[in-house]
Amino acid sequence: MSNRTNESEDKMEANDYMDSPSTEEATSEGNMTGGGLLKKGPWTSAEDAILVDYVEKHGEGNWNAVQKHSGLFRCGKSCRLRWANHLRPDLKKGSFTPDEERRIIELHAKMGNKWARMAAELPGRTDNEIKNFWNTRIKRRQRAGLPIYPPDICSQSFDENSPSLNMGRFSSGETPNPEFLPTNNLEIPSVEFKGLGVNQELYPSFVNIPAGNFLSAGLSPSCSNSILYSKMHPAKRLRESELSLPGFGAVHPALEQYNDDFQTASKSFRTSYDHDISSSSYLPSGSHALINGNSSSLPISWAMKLELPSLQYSHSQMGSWASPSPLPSLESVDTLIQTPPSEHAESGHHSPQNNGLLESILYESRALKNTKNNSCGQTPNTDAPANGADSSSQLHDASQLHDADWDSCGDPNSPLGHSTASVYRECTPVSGNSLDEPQLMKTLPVKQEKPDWVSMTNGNETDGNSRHLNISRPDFLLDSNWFGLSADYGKDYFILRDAIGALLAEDVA
DNA sequence: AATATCTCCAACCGCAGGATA
DNA sequence: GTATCCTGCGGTTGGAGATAT
Repeated sequence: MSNRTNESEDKMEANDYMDSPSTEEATSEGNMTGGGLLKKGPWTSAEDAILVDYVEKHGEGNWNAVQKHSGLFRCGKSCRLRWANHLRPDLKKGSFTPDEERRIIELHAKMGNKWARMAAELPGRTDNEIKNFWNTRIKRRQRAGLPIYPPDICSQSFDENSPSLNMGRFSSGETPNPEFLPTNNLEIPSVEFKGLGVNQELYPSFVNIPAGNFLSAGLSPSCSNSILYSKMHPAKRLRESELSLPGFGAVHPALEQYNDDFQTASKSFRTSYDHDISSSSYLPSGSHALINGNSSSLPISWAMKLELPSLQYSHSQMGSWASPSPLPSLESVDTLIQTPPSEHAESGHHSPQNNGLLESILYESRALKNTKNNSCGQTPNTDAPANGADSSSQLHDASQLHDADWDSCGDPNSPLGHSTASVYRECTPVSGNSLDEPQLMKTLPVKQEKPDWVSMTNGNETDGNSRHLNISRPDFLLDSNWFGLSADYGKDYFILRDAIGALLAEDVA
């Protein structure tokens, strides 16, 4: 397809063994599998010719038979891929036209990472092409600090879907629609935590904390670059995206548990996220980023994959999981959040390494505190950056304040002492249904979701536990030294702070 | 010119779902 | 009902070329 391919094939041509595939040749190349039966790696033109010939004679499909009948030493999968991506006669060659590019963006805004479906909408283009284009584009825009979707695409997608589908409206300069959540039209400049320093220097675990919660707070997908989700199994994540999209309901309870007070908020982060990631049944299938049922696989040091919400989350959907979106959407942003390697596993401490949320911070700050105090030399994160200690000290008090909470809930050293259910029960005023119960998905939205967003929107929720986030006061983040200002990441902090300030202003207005 | 880094993309991998035995 | 095979999908990787230092 590309020149590169041809070049590659030309190179391969010299070693082409297709007419007389010798085991010696194959194994020497190291690209044979199954004991030298199947070839891997770049296709040669001879192989292409064989495959084309085979398909012309036998038609597409039955790819596993290709090897048997054509003499190709390729697995059926490889044949299908080669045919679909390079040999199909109806394939367009060359780079995408501007129209195609725009179409891809539009489609992605609607569909998320549904490359095959997008390819179906773009004759002559393959899912692989589109995927590569998109990934490249994402990276480019991330670097440039640009929103992933242009404003017009956002609004178009928005309009196409539903008046209430507002999550995609992150365009700049757009007049906020008062119908929407006051937080949904906010554009936040792309902030890469990679450069922010928070995750690397202030606190490794930070990156995981506000991720879903920021999203759930209605920050636009354009701030996706700064919003970090846990990495779930890609296949499951995407497959689940095809299911209903109740929105960010899973994290709403988290927000509801916030208070202006950072310390309370920190606890809420902990408890809610514990629940979110550990209770896969609870997670709405649409909250791709959080539905990694395999939350236990979450390391504390991540190369995190960022999942964006679709443009289709509606206010109503957020308020009620009973309203799945017909067009699930998400996108993956290859935001790699490089964090210092965690030594939790080696530390011997119990650590909340699996949730990576604020509890991790608090736990680790506690550990750091203890390290300082006891000089035992064993810390949960022994190779944390120097200023990590400083930053953790910012959280120090919070962790102290919640020692009792942790102690009362199980393992005094680790928030993992909480079971999902216990955490949830402890921190949410939900009665009756256990999160461990399978029917949670059905029952929880009724009991949980409405108050979450309603309360956040109205900002007048006065739960007895005072753990609700008043979304009208997103400034709680600003006042909490959340980002641990330093010269290194001050700029990004202010960007984000301004954005949150704008959010607040909108809400107030 | 040499080296390092980045970009692009073809191909691979694992998984899930459907079909069939 | 279960096992197996086939196919398709989406994420990831590795290498070649391009660009920067």
